[in-house]
Amino acid sequence: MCSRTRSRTRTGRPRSAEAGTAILEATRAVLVELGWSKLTMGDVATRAGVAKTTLYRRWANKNELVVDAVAVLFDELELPDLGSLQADIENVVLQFGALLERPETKTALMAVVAESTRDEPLRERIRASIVDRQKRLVLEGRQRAQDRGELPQKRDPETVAAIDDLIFDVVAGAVVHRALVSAEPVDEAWVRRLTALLLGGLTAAAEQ
Amino acid sequence: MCSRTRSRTRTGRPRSAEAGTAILEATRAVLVELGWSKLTMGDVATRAGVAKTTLYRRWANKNELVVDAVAVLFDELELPDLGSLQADIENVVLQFGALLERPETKTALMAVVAESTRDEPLRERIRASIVDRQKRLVLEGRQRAQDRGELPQKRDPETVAAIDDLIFDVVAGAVVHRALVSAEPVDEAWVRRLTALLLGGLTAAAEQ
DNA sequence: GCCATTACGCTACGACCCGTAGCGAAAGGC
DNA sequence: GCCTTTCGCTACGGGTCGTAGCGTAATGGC
Repeated sequence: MCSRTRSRTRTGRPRSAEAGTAILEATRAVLVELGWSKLTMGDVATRAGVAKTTLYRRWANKNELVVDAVAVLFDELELPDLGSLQADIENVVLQFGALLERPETKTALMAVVAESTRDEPLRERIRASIVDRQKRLVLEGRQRAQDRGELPQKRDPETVAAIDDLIFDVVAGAVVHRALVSAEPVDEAWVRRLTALLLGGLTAAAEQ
Repeated sequence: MCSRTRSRTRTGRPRSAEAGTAILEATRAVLVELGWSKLTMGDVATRAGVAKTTLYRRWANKNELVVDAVAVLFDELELPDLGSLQADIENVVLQFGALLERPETKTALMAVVAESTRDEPLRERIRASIVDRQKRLVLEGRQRAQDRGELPQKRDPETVAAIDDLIFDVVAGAVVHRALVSAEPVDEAWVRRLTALLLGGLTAAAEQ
């Protein structure tokens, strides 16, 4: 229980920040070169210029290391206000598609999600460092659209949350499925169709 | 090139069909008990009551074995004509959700898809034995709805194909994302919302 | 019935990776 | 200067992989 949850007892030699970034960078490099299944801890350590034991002092296993290595890439996702819900959606979906077409995310994301079905701490780590960041974009985009008057002001907070959940699963799921299962490009033509479908469904549901 | 593509030269001792089914059954059992990452070829062989070498005579690696073991579960998916597009969609999505909530598919499906990003033969195997069967349901459902007059008869075959692709990615992706990433149940309430969104989007796009 | 052919079970093996232990040295706080 | 923690390094037992080699079993062709 001597955890560093609150930066307890900062005594002793501090961890090298350079080593940490070098490890994460090396992890992404190995993911690109060898993919998820052939990535080994020893290989990452060698490329990062650190000892293998250093990896195990910071990450319990390969899964958590890879989650952290990939998570920072999701910080790139932004949601600039482009003036309309349609433009906002198309923009962020294109970003997400480009992210998923990078080899390191392509090979790693599904693998760690698959592992997380039998590893609750890993699921929580993924949720906190990847999923929630994406979901926040959905909430922001919906709020903006409501403020613009593009979407009706729903009263029932439960319904609003359920719709937010649905939109998130539909958008993120569709992009992931397109990129990884169908293995087709997430290009402008496809994004436009997806957005049209989504907007049509949202406005139709609103009139109902 | 002495392949068995066309049941060439049927000489020698034939492969035991019982062994094949026992292996696939044992594979699913191990998936349920231990999950994807802890599944080992030796373990599967022991539980199937066959020698490990027999596994390697039939499957090149763990990935292809697991794909075949899980693929048969997708044969259960059916698309009975329930009279309306809405009912058809809700029914098949519920089936798909139930399938994805089974522990063997939950832990295996994403894992093999992740592997397939760096293994073209594996991707082809997944496409042929899993993805195409799902996609056929989309095509059938859309055709039925057109015949009923619920959807307009589009002229442009390219547009039709593009919409079919989109629907497939949206539906399958949303369900997978809901079940595996969000880790929330694919229950009737959620399915109804998804279907409403989809139908709204399709009809709105048709009027446009 | 005999032979060629193929699949089977079994054992053994080298190669690889995992995750940990133990060491002396280095780098901070007090 | 002492204490604490991290560092790099080496070594190790345990496990899995995928293959080779063997003798045996089961089928079709003749």
